[in-house]
Amino acid sequence: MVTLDFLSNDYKEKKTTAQLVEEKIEIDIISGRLAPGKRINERDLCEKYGLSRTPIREILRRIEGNGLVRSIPNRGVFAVGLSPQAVDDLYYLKSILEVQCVRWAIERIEEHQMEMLTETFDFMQFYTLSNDLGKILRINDGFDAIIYDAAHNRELEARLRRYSFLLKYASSDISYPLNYLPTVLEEHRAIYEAFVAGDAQAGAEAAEIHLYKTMLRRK
Amino acid sequence: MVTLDFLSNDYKEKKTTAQLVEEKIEIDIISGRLAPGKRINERDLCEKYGLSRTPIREILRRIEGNGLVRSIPNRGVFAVGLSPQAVDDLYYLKSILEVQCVRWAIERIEEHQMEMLTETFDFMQFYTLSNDLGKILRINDGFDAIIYDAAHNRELEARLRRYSFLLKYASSDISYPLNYLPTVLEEHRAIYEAFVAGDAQAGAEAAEIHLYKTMLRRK
DNA sequence: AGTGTTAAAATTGTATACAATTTAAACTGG
DNA sequence: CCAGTTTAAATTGTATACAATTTTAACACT
Repeated sequence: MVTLDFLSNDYKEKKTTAQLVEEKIEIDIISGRLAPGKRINERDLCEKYGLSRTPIREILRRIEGNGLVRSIPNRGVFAVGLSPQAVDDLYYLKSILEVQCVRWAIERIEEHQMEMLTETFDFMQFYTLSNDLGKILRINDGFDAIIYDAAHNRELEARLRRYSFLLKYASSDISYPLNYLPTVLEEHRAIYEAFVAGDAQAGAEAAEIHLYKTMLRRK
Repeated sequence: MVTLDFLSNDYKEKKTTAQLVEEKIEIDIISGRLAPGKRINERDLCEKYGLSRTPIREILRRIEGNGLVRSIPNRGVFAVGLSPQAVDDLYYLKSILEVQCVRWAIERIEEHQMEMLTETFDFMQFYTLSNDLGKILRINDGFDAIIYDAAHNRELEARLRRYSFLLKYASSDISYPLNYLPTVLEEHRAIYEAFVAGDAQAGAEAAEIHLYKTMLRRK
């Protein structure tokens, strides 16, 4: 038995207030509440979050490093935002990376990671019947997280996490409506069985199919 | 005739002092002069670059967003740096992305971009005979830049640019010693001809071969 | 009324001051 | 001499003040 802490209902990463504000601003940008191309006023953010300009500016710099705002010297920072085209770009890029990720993960997965994957897939099967959507989404994320980790490429993992975050708030529609759950489970099963068989090529193909079908459901 | 401004000898992007300092600090981290895991003292950086803590901290936040430092609240920022493993990770990831990039670029390249590519490849042939290494490296970068652009995926382009930058300063050895130049030219020719033929699959394979051979030369 | 110029207001960039926290040093008792 | 505690120094986090620049508004002139 391994620990799968992401399964617990009150699982939350601990964050500082600065990180919290950062995430809020990012989500405002991604979701379009801060319109793309619009100048972001520092004073407004200060008032909104009860901080002075210094920490707000530092947060904006970090967001700039993450690419969601662009700063022009002496003129301010501007929301970059995600156009429909940019969202598609992200989606296709993430797909490419995930296929490669599965390939590498099957080649490199460690024993304890394989145990976690098995256990997670068992949970997935069980909860698919339960219709507890929140839990299922969390399990699916956990399934992905294990695969991201098992690929043993920290940068790849970082990108996939980032793109998951961006797409989560960029696309308004739910990825997995309840009636699709059994289908999604079967797609995951194909991936999981490739892990069991140690067949990287089969895994990559199964991942490609899963992502393609997810894209169709997304539209 | 199209403008290929990256060919000129004094081609430099205009940067503010803050961006310049940022790049210097990043290069210090990548090249290992700021040891991975070591705490970075703000005051030292202030003295070194003649700035007060406020702009230095903003620069560090942007670098944090870019992933080269990690910040722990109340304890400081720590250089993340690139271990040999991390460099390999980046290299493999970049290769995957470049292959995909070539594939998309061949499918989506626009007429004026194709003109630029042709012109750049002609220059490449010409200067390979000249042994002007500086110019050749710039032309090769330009060749890549056109392909990055032609793929029409801004995030993909951003990642490839970033990884090129990181690997440029992370690997101590020169990628293209003079005696390899004719070989490299032929590898580029295969890619270029796939563009001419509009054969995405052939382009992807040619890119894969090129990257594989580059890797061998790198070791 | 429209255009170009000048002055005022607003906004960003930087430096400094102080509070909060951590790290290093000094000290005490065994 | 060493472990644990207390105190001092150093470092980070935040707020504020002022300089530099840009944006907006007012104004004069044709």
